[in-house]
Amino acid sequence: MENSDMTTPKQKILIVDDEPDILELIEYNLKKEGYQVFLANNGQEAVTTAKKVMPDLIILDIMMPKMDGIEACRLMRSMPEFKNTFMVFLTARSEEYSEIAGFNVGADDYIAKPIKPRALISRINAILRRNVYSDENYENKLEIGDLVIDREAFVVYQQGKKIILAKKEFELLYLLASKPGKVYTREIILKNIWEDSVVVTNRTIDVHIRKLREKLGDSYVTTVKGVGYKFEL
Amino acid sequence: MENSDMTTPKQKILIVDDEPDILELIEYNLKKEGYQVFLANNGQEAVTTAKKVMPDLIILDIMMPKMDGIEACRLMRSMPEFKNTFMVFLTARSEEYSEIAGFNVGADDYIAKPIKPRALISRINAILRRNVYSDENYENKLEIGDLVIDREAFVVYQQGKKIILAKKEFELLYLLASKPGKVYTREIILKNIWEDSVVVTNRTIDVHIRKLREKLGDSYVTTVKGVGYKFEL
DNA sequence: TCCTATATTAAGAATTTGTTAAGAAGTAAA
DNA sequence: TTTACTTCTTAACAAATTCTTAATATAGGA
Repeated sequence: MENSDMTTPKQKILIVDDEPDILELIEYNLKKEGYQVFLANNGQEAVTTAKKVMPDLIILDIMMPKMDGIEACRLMRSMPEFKNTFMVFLTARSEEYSEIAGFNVGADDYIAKPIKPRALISRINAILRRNVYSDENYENKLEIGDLVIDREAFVVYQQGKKIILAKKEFELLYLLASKPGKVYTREIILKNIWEDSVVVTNRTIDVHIRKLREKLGDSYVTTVKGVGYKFEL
Repeated sequence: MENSDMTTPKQKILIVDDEPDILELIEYNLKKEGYQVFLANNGQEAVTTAKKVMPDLIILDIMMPKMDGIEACRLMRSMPEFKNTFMVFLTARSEEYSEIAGFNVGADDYIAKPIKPRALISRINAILRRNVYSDENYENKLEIGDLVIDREAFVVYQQGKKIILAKKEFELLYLLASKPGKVYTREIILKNIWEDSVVVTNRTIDVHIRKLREKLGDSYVTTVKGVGYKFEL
């Protein structure tokens, strides 16, 4: 059995399906295998839960109410924090996979229904094993200059020293640092970091930038007056 | 469907219409599709917003107060930074499209009203997919002579040395350099770089030109007396 | 040459951002 | 639930930069 010795932390798997029976079936088998399992009933829940637990792999049913698997996958793929998260689809017909592939949503594999536990497990193991090293090495980490920005741990290291940032500060840094040199306008920053419905003053961004600078020093975030901010070493 | 693999960030779409219902309808559907959506109520707002957010695609209603879609499209097409931006019209009658085409404003497609979400989305996806590579690979950099003008970073390098320009200076340089040799009248320059509502003296442009020359040397911007300025090596 | 367009300069308007502090909102623990 | 604590947002003011204007000098074309 993999994934259960002391040196490797349990890998996290999020299962997303609207049918409780299927959830239970998969959950049972993956837990037996030593994985840490999380559940969601639809695409919306999936996104919410995924953000919280940062799973290593997400198993998504294609057809679901509220937000289907394809939409959810696409949405998460657009978020930098899920860049390295594996996403696997459950499909009723195997042909469907070509459609998914055609959609180019960033799916990594598919599992055909009806689900055969043995096949399911070996498939999952294979996918996650494949990734063990690369995952260890640069999972959700951004390394820039003397910073290591770890999205998973929500923590930043500066010359190896851990720096604790508040959520907004972290997201701001992560956004800017994900494309060093690029100027982000306040408008774009708002779109990325704040919920759509929330309206905040432009000054709010400044204040978060200031706090970032307070914690990290002034040498990372540059102001481009009249335009926005950028990350620059 | 694009806009979701890990290398591509969310693509940005600007919707321009004076009818809130239509804005909302399109916004909802495109957001569901994973696009990042921005809104404007008329052509003027469209231009302002487009400059800020640099959308990948702009959906323009033809009939609008203040500045209609055709004017807005033509204006933006004249601006180098929108060279690769897709522009799509909303038309009430499909025949209208031939008119648009006749106007030769540089529209890439049209979408007929009333809007059918499914058709809308597949059309948009198709247009943007077409562009995925060119857009991704397209460096937002202008290299001319010993200058590198990086619009994304809002920075200019002269023989590898970074030169910091103020916003107006940068935009002026970028405009002129985007079509070396072409003479830009003051009127055109104003249209491109200043907000529509702002009125400034012609002298103001001179001053910005002067500052540009001060920072870069006199060997780039040439005066064409009685006409305007051009970029020339 | 003269007339007009542009160059140059410097001053102050206007805009944008930085900074601070206070209170609101959100969270976690008791 | 209440309490204690952190984070977020706002507002007000300061500081810095950028933009614009106006005044004057200079240059180029009829």
